[in-house]
Amino acid sequence: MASKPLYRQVADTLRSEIAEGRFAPGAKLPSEREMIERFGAARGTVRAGLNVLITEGLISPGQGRGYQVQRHEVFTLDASSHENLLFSQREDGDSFSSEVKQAGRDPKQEFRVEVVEAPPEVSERLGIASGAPAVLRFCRRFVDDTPWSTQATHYPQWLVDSCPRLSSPGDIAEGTTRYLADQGVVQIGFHDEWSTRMPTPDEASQLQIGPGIPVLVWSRTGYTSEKPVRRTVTIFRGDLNRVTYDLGDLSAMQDEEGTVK
Amino acid sequence: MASKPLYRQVADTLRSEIAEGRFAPGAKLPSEREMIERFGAARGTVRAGLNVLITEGLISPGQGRGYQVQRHEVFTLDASSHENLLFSQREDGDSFSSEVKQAGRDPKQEFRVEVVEAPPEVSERLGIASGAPAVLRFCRRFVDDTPWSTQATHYPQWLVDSCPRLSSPGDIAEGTTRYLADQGVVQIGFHDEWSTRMPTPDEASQLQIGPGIPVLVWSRTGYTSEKPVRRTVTIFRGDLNRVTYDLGDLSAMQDEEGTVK
DNA sequence: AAGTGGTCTAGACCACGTA
DNA sequence: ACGTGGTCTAGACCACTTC
Repeated sequence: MASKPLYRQVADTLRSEIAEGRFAPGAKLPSEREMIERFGAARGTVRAGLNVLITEGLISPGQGRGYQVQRHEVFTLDASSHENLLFSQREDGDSFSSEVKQAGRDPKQEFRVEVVEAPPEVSERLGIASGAPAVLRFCRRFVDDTPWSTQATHYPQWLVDSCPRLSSPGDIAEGTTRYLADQGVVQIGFHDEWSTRMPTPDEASQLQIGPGIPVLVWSRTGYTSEKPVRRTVTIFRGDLNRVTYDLGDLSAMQDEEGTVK
Repeated sequence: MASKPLYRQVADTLRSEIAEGRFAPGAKLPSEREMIERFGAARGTVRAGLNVLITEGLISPGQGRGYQVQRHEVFTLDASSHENLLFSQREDGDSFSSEVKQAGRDPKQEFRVEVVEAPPEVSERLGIASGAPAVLRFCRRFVDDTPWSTQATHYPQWLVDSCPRLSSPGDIAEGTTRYLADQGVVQIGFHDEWSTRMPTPDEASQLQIGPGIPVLVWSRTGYTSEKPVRRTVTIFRGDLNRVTYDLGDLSAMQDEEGTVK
């Protein structure tokens, strides 16, 4: 009989107890010392089992606090209408703030602006020389004081020359997309790329996420009718975010309550 | 001085050596016993450091084989044109096979068909009663014999009545979307949802992924002009896949070589 | 002060892959 | 057969949180 390793039995037992609701989201698990008794295993073995659940994103440890079952309150972003000037929706400031406020939550943002040499991946997308100057607007976003996402947008230098507020430190109240449009730079097309991976140590500390939580990476290139004007890379906490796109004719789509319109 | 824990120093040292290319993708790392000498640490400590890199998706261990630097050959899926009948592109069979072949790789698929009670999440999307019968077409996909994604599509019973091949076991050669269209069920709108998370143990074994690799979850609801007709949930290996959407007018977009069209 | 997880050691034996 | 990682033990001391 190929019996499972002890540490896996520990993980499997706890995982199913969590799934059954024996330990609710936010609840505390028994301490390691208690589990040592319960499973008759050494501390290292119990910790190996707990580690499996940590890397699955199911629990999070806290020194002196014990292990807690992770809670997930997912925020949904509609990427197909996000920032879309074509539909001339009324927005209160930038897209992030207005969408978060509309969900009844509290948005916060930290800004930083630098002039940098465009990294290769950016310069290629923006059609400028590698190492050419670009303005980087970086921003870290919070929802209800929880770190939510980071966003880094590169603008080519030629654009900054005609839209100088891009290089001013601090927020652009009406939103950069709106500001650019007011300057005659209207974005009418987007190319989006999505991928997922585990965070780098730097991202993990910026977003305050521990092991077991992946990030969603969103790269959007914005185009006017003539050329690309910006490259935005947004990194989301994977456990708190979901994205939607609507394609084609959705007149037959149900509303949120599941009833047909 | 808050000096970092030893196991973190091990992880950080190896991570930067990998980033510098000192260990190329696919290359073997020194053995644990060698690292014990190099770092002057106990085996458990070295293993803790290696574990960090495993959960970051950077290396993968193999009993008897040693540790290898992960290789990533990313496949890009264009979700905004995927399955889109409106543009009447010519497809050789189903969308997956044709796209993989077009990339010069070798697609394989395993099929399974069942009649099930629709789970709540599906019945809500399809506008049918919870627990109502539905046909589940499940499929596991491979690229060059590497497990790539799993896909589960639910069709409501009323649709199967008029399109009986949906419940036949095995592949539908021309692709189910095409088959449905030929039967007069033309999908003209999609609602897509994307999220990421760590795989369940079941998903991890289906996709042959170890710790440190997240999955991308894609849920697509397909609509005719009248109502929803299917709900497809696709689960991708996060390390091998990337998704793109094109929105609006992209006539100004560069081609792949970075030159303007 | 007491209890929690965090780090670390020094062993042991097993299971797998390669040669 | 040998070297690799996989599992497991039984301790020790530290750092943090809670009371």
